[in-house]
Amino acid sequence: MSEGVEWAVHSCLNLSWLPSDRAAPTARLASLFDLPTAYLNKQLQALARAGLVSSVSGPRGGFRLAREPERISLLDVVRAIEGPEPSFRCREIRQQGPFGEEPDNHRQACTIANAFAEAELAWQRQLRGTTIGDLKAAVERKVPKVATRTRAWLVGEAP
Amino acid sequence: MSEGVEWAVHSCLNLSWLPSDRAAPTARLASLFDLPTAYLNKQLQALARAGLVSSVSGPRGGFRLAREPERISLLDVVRAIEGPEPSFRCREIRQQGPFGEEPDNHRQACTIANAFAEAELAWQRQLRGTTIGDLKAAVERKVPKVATRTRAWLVGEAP
DNA sequence: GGAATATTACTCGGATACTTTCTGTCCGAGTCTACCAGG
DNA sequence: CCTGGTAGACTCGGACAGAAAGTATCCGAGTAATATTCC
Repeated sequence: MSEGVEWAVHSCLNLSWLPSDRAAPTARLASLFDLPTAYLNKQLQALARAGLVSSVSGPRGGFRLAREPERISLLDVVRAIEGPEPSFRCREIRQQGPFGEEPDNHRQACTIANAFAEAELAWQRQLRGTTIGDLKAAVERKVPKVATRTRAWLVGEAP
Repeated sequence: MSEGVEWAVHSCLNLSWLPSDRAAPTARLASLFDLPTAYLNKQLQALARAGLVSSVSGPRGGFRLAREPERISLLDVVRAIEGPEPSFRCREIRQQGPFGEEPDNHRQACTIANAFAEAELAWQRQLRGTTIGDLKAAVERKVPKVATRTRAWLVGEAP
């Protein structure tokens, strides 16, 4: 899985601490973890295309969450960055070669593909069940200052 | 996930139909699905390094399963090809930036990494629970001729 | 003083290089088979 | 006919290119705030 996913999840989490009437520019979000600004911007664009965040141009512009943190799952973020393709894609190689034309192969679903699809579903189920809101609550429990600290940094009250 | 995984699983399945006193050369296995021989050989080498198949050189050589199909899980095959790294790797970016030095970040485990690790475990559990033996039984039920047909092709009785 | 306007600075967005991984190919080292010669 | 040796061919194994995806960067279009000018 690409590194952009990690950045995207962290950024969504940071945006969840932003006052709802403000937007945070990419540079601010990037500075929180010393990430390359332009490349993080690319990931945020992907989130915007997927409708998870909304973007606003110009001064005082930037990104904000497009809906409540409780309604953004980790699966949403992963698919926004990585695309909708499953990790295992069946190329139907069984339809090639000397026995490829046999009708059995077309009627029945590929057993191997089924097994991997099942695993993929288990993985998706887990990611769908965890939201940015869940992470927000968990992190605030572990590190209480993080909410105010991050908000202050993003709105520009800290240097 | 790389395409080699699909080839490797199919090849393990084909090898499970091979008489236990024989070995199948890469060229035979590749011809079953019109795969590039040399590249499939590369994947089989990876399986050999992982101890899933054993290789024998020279005439009448090739590959055979190193243990019973029931004791080779899909997770074994995936890890042999893709390596042991999890799909999501936490780079600990939270330890960088203005708040990176805060001791909170080091004591507590990364919440985001935890969530992805949980999903990865669900995925692994599913793959560990499915073996080449399971696939063999399922395919034989769907397409009874496949066992004798594949065996005949691999031992070279068919052209 | 207030309002309309022009300027300026800031932000996103897509187009453009560079790096790593994946895909595909080639040739050499080792080994087993089969043939051949000699007893 | 049997035994030993030799040549041959077959197979794996790792080293070597090409293609695709991921990573990183830059500059232009658009926008909102600000400063300026005029009434």
